[in-house]
Amino acid sequence: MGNVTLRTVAEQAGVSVSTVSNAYNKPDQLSAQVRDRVLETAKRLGYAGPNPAARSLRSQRAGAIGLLFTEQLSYAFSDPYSVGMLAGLAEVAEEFKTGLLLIPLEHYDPSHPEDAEPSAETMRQSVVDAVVAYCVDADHPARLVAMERGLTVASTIDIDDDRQKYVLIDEAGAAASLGGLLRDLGHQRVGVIVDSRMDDVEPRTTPRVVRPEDEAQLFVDSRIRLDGLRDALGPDVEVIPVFAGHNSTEAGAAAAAYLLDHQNRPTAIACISDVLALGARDAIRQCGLEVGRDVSLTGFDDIPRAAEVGLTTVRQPIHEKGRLLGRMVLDPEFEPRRVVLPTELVVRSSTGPAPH
Amino acid sequence: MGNVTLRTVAEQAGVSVSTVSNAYNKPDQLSAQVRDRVLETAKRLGYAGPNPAARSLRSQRAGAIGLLFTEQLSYAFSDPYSVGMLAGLAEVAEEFKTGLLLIPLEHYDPSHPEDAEPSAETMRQSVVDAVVAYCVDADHPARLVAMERGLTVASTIDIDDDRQKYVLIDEAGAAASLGGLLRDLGHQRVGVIVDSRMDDVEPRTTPRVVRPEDEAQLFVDSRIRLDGLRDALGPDVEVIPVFAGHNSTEAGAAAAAYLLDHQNRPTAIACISDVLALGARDAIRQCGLEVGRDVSLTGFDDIPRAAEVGLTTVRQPIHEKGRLLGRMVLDPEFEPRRVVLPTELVVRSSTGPAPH
DNA sequence: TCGTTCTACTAAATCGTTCTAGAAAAACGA
DNA sequence: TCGTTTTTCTAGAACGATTTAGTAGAACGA
Repeated sequence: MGNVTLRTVAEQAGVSVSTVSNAYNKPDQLSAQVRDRVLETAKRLGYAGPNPAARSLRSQRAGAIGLLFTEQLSYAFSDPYSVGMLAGLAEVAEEFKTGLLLIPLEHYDPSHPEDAEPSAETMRQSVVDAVVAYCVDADHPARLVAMERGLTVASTIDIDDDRQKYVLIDEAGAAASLGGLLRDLGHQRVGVIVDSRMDDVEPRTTPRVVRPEDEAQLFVDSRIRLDGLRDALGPDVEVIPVFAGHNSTEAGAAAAAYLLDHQNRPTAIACISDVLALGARDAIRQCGLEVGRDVSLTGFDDIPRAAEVGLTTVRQPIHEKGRLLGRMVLDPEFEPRRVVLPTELVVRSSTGPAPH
Repeated sequence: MGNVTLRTVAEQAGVSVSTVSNAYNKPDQLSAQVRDRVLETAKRLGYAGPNPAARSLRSQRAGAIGLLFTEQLSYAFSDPYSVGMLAGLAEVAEEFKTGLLLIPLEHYDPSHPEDAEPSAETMRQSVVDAVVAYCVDADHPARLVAMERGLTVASTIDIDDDRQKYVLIDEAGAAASLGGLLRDLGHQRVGVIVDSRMDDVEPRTTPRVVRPEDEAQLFVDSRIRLDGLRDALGPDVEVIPVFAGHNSTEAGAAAAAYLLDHQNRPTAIACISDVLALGARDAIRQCGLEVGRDVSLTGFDDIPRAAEVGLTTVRQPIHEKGRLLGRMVLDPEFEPRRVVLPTELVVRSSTGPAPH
């Protein structure tokens, strides 16, 4: 039981191993008569079809694509934005009858390169044909292993490497439109809330100002967006970046409270994601301040809830992003190696002129 | 390139194949000296580590668990409730350094058993050690294939089969508490909104009353909840079950609008999920009616948004459900084969006494 | 009738590992 | 010194499929 193989079936059915294999994979290569006999024998023996590992080995294809996700896998599901991307990706996977393997990553700190092995371990083990690297740092060991294995890698951040493919959003344009909006509204002091790695400062929910030497601790897309905001706001505007523990409303609220407690309170708070901004919104109201009048607030992504609470944000075609990533690694007809998706500034009630 | 194997490395390093294998898997079986030499040679040749398919074949373990999901994979991400389960499951997978493979299923209609093959195909192909069957029908071919393959199967619905494991919620108790509440409030006509399969009536968003012969078209958990509600409401209460196209706010709204348009409007609407209820809430308000006074409304699951809008519902420990499912298939120390999780009735403002 | 093509099937090589059993060398105990 | 144990490495057999190249016989055309 459980030890039934092609050979067992072949012997019992009185045919060769190849014939049994063909019965499953190339039905037109044998007579209907023999095929029926084979399948019937298989059923009788409780044979569950060709062993997928053996098949993968021999045919050199896995029937699955891998998804490399920022450090903590369960966080993938905590942000509606990531979930939207996943849904798009899953849609394409489904269309191609391909599995979608979520690959958990160990945290990797570039300042300790000797830890590369454990961080890449799961990527080594994964039976996949291609990989989507979602918000994974350029030098993460898992990414490097995927490349070494010769897998197609599609990335959501721009790495200057011809061997990879890219689906990007116009981060610069997005940051510029947000920054421009705040600048034009006359804000002179802008707090920026960014999420940080899990194993950051202890306790993790304690916010604190991001020092220049901390920048390596930022998630790669947070870094890009922060830089973009700084550029757009220009040198005359004071930017106060603050770490939130991670990408959640709770952490966003704590970080905003910290900023509002500042001796010289910022007149606007820009958050690196809508989820953080929703938390910040709660904190601002808790302080008895009015969002959009006393303090302006912006998010990023345009998740459904943003519209409901009137949050100014930047819309990304997230579902489309997931679909394109999937198509890029699965559809041989899909040629572009690099797609940049447009973003759209959505101004709502959470932003207004800077108070004096 | 790409054709570097253990043997290539062994030859170049002047050791046996087994030794190279040990260098990766059993570092204590060889001298540090030789190990370093081997790994260095591997690096030089661009060897990305043992081929996972071959490893899986030989060692008979995949390093991944499969998730069988109701028909449409991308729907897994559209309901915060499913997402919560996924997060819990992913958490455990991560802990065990195991991948999580989302397996897309073809739709299977029990009345056409000859279609079993295609519906089970992806399950045949998947390289996994165990399977979590989330809301998958008892007789779905993919589930049967998983069993045939001798995989551990953990299920979220109760099937009378000793070979499987179960994490259930107390559906009967949950339905009874909701039904009891509505009955005690004096409601005599209750609409029930249930989600239906993708390939149901065309166009899919058109709601319609569920006829007895349609019941096979219902998702398995919808059926259980509907039956539970009927039981709890008792024979004197008229129950009008209505199909929504699928589990989304839009479909919920359409189904509610259909019910309210009914010649003899129900005084209460019970939805099979919070997502549907949120849509129904919109529709009720659109009709100029007040939720909780003119029409009572209940959901199921207690997603975060339910608290925000005052929706009466039943809370399930969904995150815990995911975690238990994971533990059940991954942790050898975990013995229970059957866990029933408690539910809790959460009464909020969306329910009130039946109007006369 | 003979050569050719087509159909239905098979033998054996191969995919790239891990694992078992065992050998050679080194270390050890008395 | 000699037998025993330990350490370090290796040969070769699985693991369970797919694929290539080929064979026997039927069908075909002239």
